[in-house]
Order: sequence, then C-alpha cells, then structure tokens
Amino acid sequence: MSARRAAAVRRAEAAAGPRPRRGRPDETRRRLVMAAAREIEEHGYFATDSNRIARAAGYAPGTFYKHFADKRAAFLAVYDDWVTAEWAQVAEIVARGQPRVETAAALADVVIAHHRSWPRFRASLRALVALDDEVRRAQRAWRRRQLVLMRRLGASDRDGAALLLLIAERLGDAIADGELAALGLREGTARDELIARIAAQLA
Amino acid sequence: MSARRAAAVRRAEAAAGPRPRRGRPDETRRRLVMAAAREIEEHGYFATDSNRIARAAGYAPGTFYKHFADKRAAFLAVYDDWVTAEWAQVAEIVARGQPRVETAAALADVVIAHHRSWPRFRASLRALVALDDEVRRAQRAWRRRQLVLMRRLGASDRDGAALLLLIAERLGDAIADGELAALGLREGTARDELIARIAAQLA
Amino acid sequence: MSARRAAAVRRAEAAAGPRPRRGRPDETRRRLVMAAAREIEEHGYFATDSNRIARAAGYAPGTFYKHFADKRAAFLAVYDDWVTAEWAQVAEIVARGQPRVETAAALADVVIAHHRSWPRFRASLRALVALDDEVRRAQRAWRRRQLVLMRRLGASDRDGAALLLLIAERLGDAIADGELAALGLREGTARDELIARIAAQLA
Amino acid sequence: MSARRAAAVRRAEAAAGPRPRRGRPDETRRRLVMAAAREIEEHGYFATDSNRIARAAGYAPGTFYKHFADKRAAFLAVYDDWVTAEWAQVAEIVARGQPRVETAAALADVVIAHHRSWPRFRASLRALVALDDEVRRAQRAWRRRQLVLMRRLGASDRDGAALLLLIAERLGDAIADGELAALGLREGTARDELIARIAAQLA
DNA sequence: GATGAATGAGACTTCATTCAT
DNA sequence: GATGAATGAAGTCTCATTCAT
Repeated sequence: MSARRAAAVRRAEAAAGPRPRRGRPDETRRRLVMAAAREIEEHGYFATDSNRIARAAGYAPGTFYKHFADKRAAFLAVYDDWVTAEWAQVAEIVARGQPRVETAAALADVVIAHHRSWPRFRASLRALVALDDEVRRAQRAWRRRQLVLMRRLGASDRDGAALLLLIAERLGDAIADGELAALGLREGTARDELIARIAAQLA
Repeated sequence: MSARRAAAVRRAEAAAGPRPRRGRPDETRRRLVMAAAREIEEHGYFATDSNRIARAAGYAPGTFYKHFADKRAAFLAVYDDWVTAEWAQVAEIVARGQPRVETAAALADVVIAHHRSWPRFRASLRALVALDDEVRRAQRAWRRRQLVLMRRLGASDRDGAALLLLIAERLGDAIADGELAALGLREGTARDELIARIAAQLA
Repeated sequence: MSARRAAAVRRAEAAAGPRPRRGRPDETRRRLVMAAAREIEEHGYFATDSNRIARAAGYAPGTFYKHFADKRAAFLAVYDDWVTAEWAQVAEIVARGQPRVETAAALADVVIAHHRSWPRFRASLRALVALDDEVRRAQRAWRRRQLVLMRRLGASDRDGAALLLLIAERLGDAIADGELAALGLREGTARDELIARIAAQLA
Repeated sequence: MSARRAAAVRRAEAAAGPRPRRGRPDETRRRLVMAAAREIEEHGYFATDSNRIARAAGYAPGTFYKHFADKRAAFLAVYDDWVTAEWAQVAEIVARGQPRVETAAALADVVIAHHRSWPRFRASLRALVALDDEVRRAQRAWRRRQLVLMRRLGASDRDGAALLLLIAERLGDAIADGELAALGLREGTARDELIARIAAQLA
C-alpha cells in the first residue's frame, strides 16, 4: 500500500519516456501470442517467462495477465495458432483436387515442414502434455477436432484416421527432433510410410 | 508444523526399516534408485524432489548427493533399470523358442504391460527428453543399444528394426496414457499392429 | 478468454442499465458509492478492486478515479453513508418520544440490525482502521461527531456516552461476526447489556 | 533449471563469507518467531515480508519456509507466543494469592501493559481476523482455551467470564491504540471498569 | 558413510493508478 | 465527462544443492 504509493511517487518524478502505443486489445493479444511463440521456439517454454514474453511483445508484465490467465494459457493460445495454421495448409492442399498420391505427398511434406519449423515448441508441447493435465486435455480436444476435419476432408475409416493422426504427429516430431537420424534411419523411409498412410485415407 | 510432524513420522518409519546406518554403498544406491522409481511413478519427476526421494529410501538429503551428481542422474539410473528389466523379459521370451506369432504376441504384451505399469515414469521420461539434452542423449544411446540387441535376437533388417523400436515405444506410451481410448481407438487394433511388426522382424 | 467474455457481458449488462453516458456528476458518484458498498459487502475491501467497482456501477476504471482520489476515498464515502444511515434511524426513533426503555430497546435493535446487515463492510472497516492512518483518523472524527449527536439527543454524561459509543460498536460487530456465538454466549445477554446502557444515557 | 545451475556456478565463484551458524531447528524457529514479532510490531504484518523476517533473524528466505508453511503461519506462531506470555503472567499473579481487589488490579494492569507493548501486532491481528478465515479460527480457538483457563483460575460463571474476555481484549486494544484518549476518556475509567469485572469473576 | 539445516536466485502474479483518446 | 488499455513495482514461495558436523 505505502509501497504502491511510493512507487507512484517515483513514477511521477521520473515522468519519462513516451507511453507505448495502445491499440485494440485483439492487436495486443495477437502480438503477445506471436511473441510467446517466438520465445518458446527460441528458448523453450520453461526457459522463458511471462515477463520476457510481454517485453518481447513491447508491453509491461501486467499486460500479459490482462490477456492470459497464466503462462499456460498463453502457451495454449500458441498451440491453437499452430494447429490452425497447419490445418489451413492441409485444407488448401486438399482443395487443389490433385491426384491422390500427389496430394498425399504434399500433405506429408506440409506436416513434416510444419513440425520442423517449430521443434522447440513441439518439444515444449510434449513436455507439457506429460506434465500438465490442462494441456493434455487441450491436446486431446484438438485431436478430436482434427479427426472431424479428416472425416470432412474424406477420410474413409475412423480407426485408420485416428491412427494416421497419431502417426503423423509422432513422425513429424521424430523427424523434427532428429530421432530418425540418430537411429540411422533415412527420413525418406518415414516420409514414404506417411504418404502411404495418407493416401490410404484419401481413397 | 504439520509438515514438520509428517517429516518426523517419515523419519520414524524409515528408522524402523532394515536400514543399516553404514551399509555397503551399493545397497544404499540400490535403495535410492528404487525409492526414486517409486516416487517418480507416484508423483512424477518434477513433483518429487531429491529430499523426498532420500527420505523415502530412509536417508538424509545429503546422502542422495553422495550417490548421484544431481537429480537427473538418479532419473537416468531409474531409466537404466527400466530398460534393463524390459529387455530381460524380452530375452527370456525369445529364449523360449516358441512359434513366431506366439512369440510376437508375448513380446507385444510384455512391452505394453511394462509401459502400462509405469505411466508416470514414462511421461516424465518424455518430458525430460524434450527438456534436457543429457536425457535426450541417454535415450538415444539406449535406443542404439536396443537396436544391437534386436539384431542379436534375430531382427532381419536394420531399418525395420529401428522403425519397430520407435513404434513399440510410441504405442506402449499411447496405450499406457490412454491416448488411444481418448480417440476412440480400441487397444486391440494397436496391439495387432504391434504383433504384426514384431512378427515381421522375427522372420 | 473467459475473463474477456465475462467483461463483455458485464459491459453489455451495464449498457442495458439506465446509465446516461454524460450524467450529472453527482449521479455518477452516487452510483459508484453504492456499487462500492455492494462490492465491499460481498467480497471485502481487499478482495474487490477499483476496476470492479467501476464496472459494477456501469463505468470504466478511469471514471472511478475522476470521482475518488483513490480506492480508500471510495471506502470512506461508503463509511460516511453507513454512519449517516444509522444515525438517521437513531434520530427517527428518538423523535418518536416513546418511554425510555422502549426507546432504548428500539435503538439497540437498530444498531444490531445495521451491523448485522453489513458484516463484511464492518470487517473491512476494522481491518482498515488497523492498517491505515487515514481511515483511523476518519473513524475518530466520526466518533467525535457521534458523541455530539448523542449529547443533542439527550445523553447525560460525556464519559458514559463515549463508553456507550465504543461498546455499542463493539457489541454490534461481535454479534454480526458471530463472536458471541463462538464463545457460547447468547445474543440476548449482550442485547440486554446494550439496552441497559442506552437507557442509562437516556435518563 | 539452467538458471539454478548458473546460480550454483556464481555461488562457487564467490566462495565468500562464513556460513551462518547452524543450530537446532528449534533454535532457528524461535529466532524466526522473535524476528517476526519484532518486524510485525515495527512495521505491521502487511508492511513486512517473509524475506525481511528471515534476514532479520539472520537466515536466507528459504529457511523461513522450512519452518512455516506461509507468512500467515509465522504470524500465528507469534500470536501463540503472545497469548502464552500473557497468560503466564496472569497465572503467576493469581498464584500469589493476594486479596481479590489487589489481584484484580494487578491482572488489569498486566493485560493493559501487554496490549500497550504490542499495539502494531494487535492492530495486525485485528486486521487479519477481519481478513483471513484461518486467523479468525485461530483467535476463536484461543478464546475458548482462555475461557477454560479462566474457569480453572476460579471464574464463577461462564457467561460472565466470556464477556470479561471480550471486554478485556477490547479495552486493552482501545487503550493501546489511543481510542479512549481520542474520545476524551481518561484511561482510569476504563481500567476501573476492567478491575471491577475481573474482581467479580474472582469471587 | 551419513546427516540435515541452510541456501538464494528468480519465476509468477496482482492491482491501484494513469493518460491518450 | 467518460473511456479502457496499459503500467510496473514488489511480495510469495520453491527446491536442487551444499557443507559443517
């Protein structure tokens, strides 16, 4: 209380730099999510903190908590964006209406590329899924939604689609993380397997 | 206060146990690793702490650091035990010399059961692999050793064995964690896939 | 996210209310004080915040600070209203000119009821008096004014009136807070004591 | 994690001052409670913090939390000491076996002096009782125990004892806080009232 | 070999208040 | 007169690790 007052006094005395731009809350939130994505990808979830994310987005610590209940909520927002971006690309490729195998190959490459671009974010996601019930719940919810999308895009059988989903995720992560290389497996092998499974679902 | 009391109780319980004050170092270490395994499986790696593990084994915090350079080292010791136990069972089943499909089914069941008994340990492992370079290195080293074991036990082609290794691990975790159930997949499907892949390698 | 939604809802609700965008300042202030009273009674002074009070009154945070120098000033305004309302009732009862004991009983009941209706506000007041010099000063000023009122209403001796003032306040709070019940004291005992002391002053 | 390691490195580099004395935990706890009492009396509960209390006792912040679950727990320990000290004096005076009025006067003076020595602690207690359910519960528990003590020391009727308890507390605080003086009441008046009530219970 | 009291850096989060619009 | 996005200082608490005994 008196500390707060003292702070206010000091602030008044400083009367310094220009207040940062204020904009529409959606803009601010978008900037925060983008900054969080960058920070997480650069340092990993546990090696950044909410203050750093806020500063990286050009805001003070408190602003972060105006937009997210906690650090995890910001992570989940990044996760939402990540999945949404991936599926936008997927939908776009399917919409092209190319021959099945070409489509399957394009889809596999999109998935692999998307994982490869965000290895540390993906690693953070795996860690959080293992550590945090809320994040695990969010992942499962996303997977269920993805399954629905797959049906809409023409996936033939439910079980096959579900299996494909898990495998695509796992292979994407394994490639992005260099797990295959570490076992002496060529990436092409995994890619071929993935293409075959996707093609089977496009039937 | 109640925390202090709880500590006193734990101490008393520990003191009651058959712990020699000056036991052979190997005994002490073994007890610590076992306690670490129990604690990690019960609470998860990040939700226990080295003091708790030491107390659970009947020792003081300092003793923990006499036997492990750090908390991670204790985890890696548990990991070693975990893999070793699994492969002891694998070797034993292969040694029975049963028909290929029976052997494959027995192996699949062992793998699944072993993962299912240690879901929180496995989740901790996944988190640490994503978070900690040292643990990632240890996992890769184990996988390479496992590959060698698979060749010795008769795995036909290197690439197939490597893929099987990753898939078995992944499916084991997915089943243990309820990921399949969450997607509406029956566990039998995954088990069948696993058996087929193992059988192919036993050829 | 849900916080933002809730905010939107609150804004919508507020907008629905009969709040003129450019009302007379007195109206605005009155609404703010009433909202503050409600918020403090519902959550306690330290568990609300000035933003919430403003929103509850149908205004934005900045408006709060147009009408009050700080959060405490709003509390003091609520305190003023509280005492004023109590003494309006007191004056009204005395004006009835009933027999001394009946008047004393009616006064005691008014005091008790008034405390019992605002237990969290009273608790907040006690906390602030203990914590904040300004609020303590305000309380003392009110007590001195109350003493003057008591003399006007016929209190016979200054010391007795002052003591009655403190005791009435204390008993009212103790009853409202369930302190008597917690000690196994019947409320009637306290009420009788209060009536006797009031009657003595009415002599 | 890496931050912790970095800290360890820095600490090793500094390799500085002599480690503070370590002693029996009871000693440490006693020092912490004493430091907490001093800090609370000097600055008030809300204007100190656990780190300051630890430092004032000669320890690092973490040590505080080895002995208390949180800041409130330390406050409650101070409260325990405070009541215990008061009642030790009370028991001692009663044990002298002096004439009733002399005993009553001595008791009143002890209570008043004890409150007057710890005005800021008492103010913090009142604030916390109003703010914190746990502290309110603790206060009620103490009052019930005090009632038992009063019966043992010869209090004649339960209701009278309970009322005396509340009044003694309230008058002690009012005197310590200068509330009487602020109303123009001489302290002697309150003291006499207190003595009379105590004497009545000693009958 | 074992003990266990003590360390201490720093992440997370809150909320009264401001000021550009 | 009213808005509301933004501020930012600072307190609480954790836990892997150490080292004097």
